[in-house]
Amino acid sequence: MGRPPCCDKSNVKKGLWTEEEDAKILAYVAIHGVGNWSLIPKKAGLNRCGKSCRLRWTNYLRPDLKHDSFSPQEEELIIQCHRIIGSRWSTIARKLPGRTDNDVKNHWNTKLKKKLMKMGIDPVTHKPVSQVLSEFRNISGHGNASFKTEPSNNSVLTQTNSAWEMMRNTTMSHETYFNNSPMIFTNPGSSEIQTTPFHFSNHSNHLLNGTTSSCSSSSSSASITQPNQGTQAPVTNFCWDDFLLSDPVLPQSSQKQVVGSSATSNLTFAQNEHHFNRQAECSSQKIVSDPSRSASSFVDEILDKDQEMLSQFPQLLNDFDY
DNA sequence: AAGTCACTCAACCGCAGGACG
DNA sequence: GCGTCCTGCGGTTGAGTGACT
Repeated sequence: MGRPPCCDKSNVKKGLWTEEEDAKILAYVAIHGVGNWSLIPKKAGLNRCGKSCRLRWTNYLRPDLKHDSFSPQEEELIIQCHRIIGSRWSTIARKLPGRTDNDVKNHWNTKLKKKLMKMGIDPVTHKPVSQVLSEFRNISGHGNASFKTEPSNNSVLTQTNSAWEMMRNTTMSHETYFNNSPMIFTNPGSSEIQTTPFHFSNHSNHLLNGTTSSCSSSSSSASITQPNQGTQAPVTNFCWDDFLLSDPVLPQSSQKQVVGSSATSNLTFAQNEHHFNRQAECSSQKIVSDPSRSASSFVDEILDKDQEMLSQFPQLLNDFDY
């Protein structure tokens, strides 16, 4: 006994929508409003599945939708949100006026994921790929240098999925946390979107390590519940800096710099991308040009590169010109 | 010019959950 | 409590298109 199909699929049209079909939906909704999509195709004179009509409306025809490309601010916000709640696209889309879950999902899959990977950041965990590999080795008991993995980003992602999912399932309700967070602000009468600052910090590190952010030096008041403290997480005045403060990935000196510099806290995704690209270029040149390197393994190369980046991070932060 | 490849994005699919009788 | 219907969601697919050879 399965669920009966929502409509007779053999008799409904599929594929791209025509202008006439769009016009029919628009005309119907303008008069009757939305509701009971299973009846709308018949009433609007469309040979389409109700589900398809709803999708067309919500993803394309809705008058409040934006059809232009994503702004850097929107991209930053998507990355921030994804780091906290993962692929809950509808929740993320609600933070972006005029964007649908489908838009956000597509943009993530086609652009943002690649950008992060290009910068050496695992788009699943939002950690440096080298750290993900290192943690995986610890988790899987392959703590020695003889551990080998395929030199592919996909393999890294696959290997870290289980840890990531476990982490998400055993910690606070990210969505509750997320939905209480004032992350996006739109100026009245302006289409300009403001977002909270973006950092390459790792919220997930708190969760993986089971440590709580100790933000006594910070004026913000976000509270993160430890996994062993239950799942209640009343959160107010969310601030991304709180994640950065105790980020074990960053050198402490870098973190202090960030705390002490409001300018640094305005680091944007685009700026980060630029610097990560520069770092990657410099690192790769060094690796290639250094004949003393034995290139023992792909993993070692990445770990070395990451160490290089970390050691240079304070300088990196100072490089930003605001 | 033609063929191939990579990318984008609209649309589809199946599942889950809520509402309701 | 159970079954049905509807809606929402996330993953996936494939047509269209541009870049490249």
